[in-house]
Amino acid sequence: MHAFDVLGDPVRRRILELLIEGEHASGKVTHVIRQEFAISQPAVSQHLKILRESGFATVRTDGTRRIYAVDVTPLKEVDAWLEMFRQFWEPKLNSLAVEIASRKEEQG
Amino acid sequence: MHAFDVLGDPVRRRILELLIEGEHASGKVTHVIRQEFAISQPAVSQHLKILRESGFATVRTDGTRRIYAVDVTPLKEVDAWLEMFRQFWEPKLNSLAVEIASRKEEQG
DNA sequence: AACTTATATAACCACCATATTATATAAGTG
DNA sequence: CACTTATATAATATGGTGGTTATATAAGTT
Repeated sequence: MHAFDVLGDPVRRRILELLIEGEHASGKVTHVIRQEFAISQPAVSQHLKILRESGFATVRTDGTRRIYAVDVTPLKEVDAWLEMFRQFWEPKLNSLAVEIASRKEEQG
Repeated sequence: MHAFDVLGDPVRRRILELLIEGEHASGKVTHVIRQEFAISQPAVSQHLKILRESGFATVRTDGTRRIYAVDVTPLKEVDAWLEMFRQFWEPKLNSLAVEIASRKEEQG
């Protein structure tokens, strides 16, 4: 499933928003989503599965809990696609500013 | 239709890519898309309609032609949503670099 | 006016994404 | 071990997206 298709679903976008706050157990995510979207537990679980399988989220087990965390790798892809269009609204930094920025980066 | 749903379709993404090169008549777009995706003229026309109605493209009439151009407004929305996550991979410019960049901007 | 070209719309259909209910699994608890 | 809790999977139903063919519209051309 293409990254954009994954992001096409509002439930999945919301889950990702929850996960940027930090990792959360499936149950926690399910609780919030069920309140906001009124869907069943399996529905949320299926969305989590899609996020896992498409690389947007990682899981680790903690006892009976499954702890989810965001993985931004596919979001970077999306960002890269947008890059093509960004020229239309983003003022570009000039070379001096870029130079300074990169030196500061090197310094840590 | 939400911006992310619009971008969920590969044909529509490709159309947008064509339109960043500059405006194109419907026929031109249709020709390219039909080659790459093997779908009918009405199918392409329907995608163009979705792009119009969701604000991704604008049209003007030139005789019998409909000339399409990209409108990045909804893409900015998408970009804004991504902003939340960008912190995870993008090194931030420090304040000095930002200051210099903005002064250069003012200068033109 | 008849015909062609460019494009959109209408009507319809098929498939797939996402929901549901029911159930499985796996880890804690008394 | 029986029971509960946390979560995932299976099986199935359904609505909507995106395709098709047929047709309308509107502008050029002869």
